[in-house]
Parts: sequence; structure tokens; C-alpha cells
Amino acid sequence: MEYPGRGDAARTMALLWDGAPTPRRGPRQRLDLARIVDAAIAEADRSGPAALSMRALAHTLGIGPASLYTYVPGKAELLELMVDRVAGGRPLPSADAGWRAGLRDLAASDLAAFRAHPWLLQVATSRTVFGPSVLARHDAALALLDGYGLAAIDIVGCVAAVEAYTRGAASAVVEAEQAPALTGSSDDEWWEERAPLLGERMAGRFPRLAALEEAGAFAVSDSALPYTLQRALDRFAFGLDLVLDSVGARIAAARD
Amino acid sequence: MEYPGRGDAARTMALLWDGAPTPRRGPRQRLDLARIVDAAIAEADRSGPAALSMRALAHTLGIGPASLYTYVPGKAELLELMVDRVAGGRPLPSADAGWRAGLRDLAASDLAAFRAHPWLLQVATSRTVFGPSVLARHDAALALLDGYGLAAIDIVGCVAAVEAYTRGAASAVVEAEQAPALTGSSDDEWWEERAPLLGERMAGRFPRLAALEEAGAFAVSDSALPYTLQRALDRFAFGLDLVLDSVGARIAAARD
DNA sequence: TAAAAACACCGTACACCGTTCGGTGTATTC
DNA sequence: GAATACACCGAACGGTGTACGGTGTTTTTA
Repeated sequence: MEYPGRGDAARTMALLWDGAPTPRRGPRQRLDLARIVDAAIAEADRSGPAALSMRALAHTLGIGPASLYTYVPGKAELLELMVDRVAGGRPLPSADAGWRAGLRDLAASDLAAFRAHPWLLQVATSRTVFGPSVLARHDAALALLDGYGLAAIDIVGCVAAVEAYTRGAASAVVEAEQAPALTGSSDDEWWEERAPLLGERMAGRFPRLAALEEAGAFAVSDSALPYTLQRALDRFAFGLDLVLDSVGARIAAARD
Repeated sequence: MEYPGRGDAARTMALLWDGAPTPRRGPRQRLDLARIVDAAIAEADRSGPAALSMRALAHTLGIGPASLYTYVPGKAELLELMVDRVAGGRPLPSADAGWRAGLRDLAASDLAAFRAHPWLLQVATSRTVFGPSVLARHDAALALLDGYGLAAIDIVGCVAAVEAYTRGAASAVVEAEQAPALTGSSDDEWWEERAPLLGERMAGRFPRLAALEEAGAFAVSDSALPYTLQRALDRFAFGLDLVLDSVGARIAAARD
């Protein structure tokens, strides 16, 4: 099929919004797009987005590497499809229980997605994916602050702030969670290799870190893990409350 | 993005904290570590962290690819050195003008770093770099909230929230700024290729997006750029104020 | 002063990667 | 039955990070 615009952009858009075109002649495709994208997601979950290889993916799907390009223009486009598919795979945040519960729901859902698919954090940095599911989520997020008297630009600002915070804080959580998997060694090993060297050199240099460490709010030189998952999750919730409190203040101010 | 290779942790730590060791025998090295790291930073600034190639870097430095490994255990370690060097290259945030100015300073400085070195956003996702400059920045950031009566754990929470927000919001800014460079085409071209297809399919589907677009707070289907830099910067400031307002509220609460 | 050791440097090669091309066989349409 | 459009694939291209073995240079040792 020939696509107007001739670039891969048009074809990617078509794939995102309309799915794979159904040709009229020739043998049927043995696979369908959804299955390919799902397999790619599973593979990226396992080994990261850079480690996701078209060859390995083709192999797991039981086809040759070249055949993948019958379904998808390239790896970048496949990643876009993956992003949109993940966005479509979870329920939209609901405004029924009020704005605060709604925004919290949004953040929690995004955090869960980032934890389940850590590669999202690295893929989505480069450019927004204009897929139907991604846009639907945006739309639903904006709807959460509808009807509280906020100016349009403030609605966008508040939602963007929640999403920005979520992304940043989620990467801290994922770091705490994924770190051991990346090196292949256990987290203990990774840390124990560095702890002695670090403790030596940090001695007396960073008073604040040392003080907070003693207060138990921070850990950098003991034999425990540097960032435990629980600590990261607590921090996530703490910071989210900060943002939501201020959103509440704006809403209250708009009421008057 | 994920990077292969894992040199021994000890050597990386030594490079981060002590610099290159000075051997006693044999010919002198023709280059020094700082120059290599700087060249790598310059190259990554130009073409992204994935496009940073050891071969190209070696060529720029006037040595063979294999010789690079005399200085640095591998690409992953080089990236760690780059992160720490960038952290060391800017002034620490100052607490002199009060906590709010200090945190704002911190966020602004981080944003500037992310804009100047977009690859930081992709590199730093995988794991904290335990280098001297990175830790010094952490220490200075925590010092900003010293002496306001906050509990240690709340200090850490507030600073972490600001940093998390900054990272997430910075990636939106960088996206707005870098998008055209990534595709190679101008931003106009990129957008004009997609706009007609997008407008068609979005029609009537996303009421909130459409409404906010009419209010001028959002733009997705006109012929202008989807995310202008100025809009992203405004949103950054708006969201940062949200976070800082809540930090102020916690400080006020702690005073009583 | 001569030998030995330690080291920088590099040519080459390996195992991957994403992607393209030409060719082959198959299912649909004429 | 012929033409056609298509799915699929083997092989190859140009790239990547990195390991290895060898060569030549400098410093230390005897």
C-alpha cells in the first residue's frame, strides 16, 4: 500500500490508528501486529529497550529477521507502537471520586506502568507518541480537573506537573527496583563491591549526607542496600502529596 | 538506554574519585582523562548518548579505538565519568538567599544541565552515579533545607520531590527543544507530515484536548508546533511553584 | 651501561546490531 | 491457466563495543 506523504511518519500513523492494512492478494500474513508488539513488550520487559533486538524478536516469533520489516517499518516505529499499546492496556483514571483521588489514581497507574515496563522511561524521553491510547489518557487526565473553576492553562499546568513528577519519581523507584537486574549481580554484591571504597572517600566530606544517614533517612555507607524499594515508594507518596496539596490550594483559590 | 560491559567496580570508583593512576614505567600517556571525558561530553551533546561511539571518539582524539580502553574500562564507565564531570562543572546551589531561592536555584541549574546535555536524562535513569561531584551536589541540596525545623526524613522527601519533578519536567522541555534535531528534519516538517493524519482521526474523539486547544492552552492539530519551547518552560515554572509552595507549607507547619 | 620490566598503543578480529536487497514460492485475481 | 501482488527469507552491508597479541618506547634495575 502506498502512503501519502511517503515518509515512515504516515505509515506509523496508520499503524497506530488503523492497525495493519489487509492486502487483497498474496498469502496471508502468519502473524498479526498485536502479537508482534506484545512479544516485543515482553522482551523489552525482560532485558531493556536497547537489548531488544529485532533479530531476537523475529526468532521468538518464528520468522526470519527480514520478515519483521514486513509488519513494521523499523525499530523506532515498533517502540512507538509498544508505548501506545501499553497506554491502552490499563484503565483510564476516573474522575468519579473527586480530583484528588483521580490524580492519585493517574500517578499510581503511571507508576505501575513504569515499574512493569521500565523501558518506557527511556523510550518516552525522546518524543511524545501521538497514538490513540496515549492521547486518550491525556484527555482523561485533563478531565480530572474539569469543573473546579480552574483556568484552562492551569488545568494543563497541574496535570503536567503531576505527570512530570510521576515520571521523575518513578525513575527513582525503578532504579531501586531494577538496579540488581541490570548488572546481573545481586544488589548486595553490587553494593558490597563499592561500599568500602565509598565509605573511605566520603569520610567527613559530606556532612549533610552523614547526618541524615544517622537519622535513618538516608543510607549510603552501611552494608544495607543504598536505595531500598520501600524507601523509594515512601518518597514517591510523599512528593506526590506535595504536588496534590498545591493543586488543592489552586482549586481553593479559584473557588473564591 | 542500556549499556554493555561492566568493568570492575573498584577501578571505576578509583577513576571517579582519584583520577587516572600515574604509572612509573613505560611511555607517558598522550592524553589525560579529563580531555577524553570532555571530548565524549561534547560528542554526546552533539549526537546523543547512543550515537556516541568509542571508535568515533578515539578518532577525534587522534588515537586508535583500542587505545581508548587504556584510559577507561568501557563505555558504561565513561558515561559515569561524564555524569560526574557535568555535575562538577556547575556551581552548587546556595542556601544564602533562603530555602525557596535555593531550591529554585537547584532546579534551574539542573534544568540548564539537562538542556545543555540531553543525554543526561537517558543515562541517569539506570543508576545513580556515586561520584564525588554528584554526591557533593546531593549534600548541598540537602543543606538548603537545614535549620527550618523539618524532620530529617522530610528534608530528604522535599529535596527528592524537587529533583524528581525537575527531572520529569526537564524531559518535557528537552523534548520540545531537541525534537527537530533527532529526526534530522525541521520541526515544521515533522509536524506537517503528521498533522493532517492526526486531525482527521482525532476529530470528536477527545473533547478535553479539543476544548483546551481552543482555549489556547494546548495545541495539537493546528499548523503551529505541538510543543513550543516557551510553553514547556512556562509549565516547568508553574509546576515548580506547586512543589515549592507545598514545601513552604511543611516548613510553616514545622514551625508551630 | 646493558638488560629487564612495565607500559602505551594499535591492527585485527569477533560477535553482535538494524536494515536492505534480490530472489522464491504462494495465494488471489483476471 | 496466467498474471499479479504479496509474504517470507538468506545473505550481506556498514556499523557497534570490546578482547587479544604484538610492537615499540620509556623507566627502573643490576
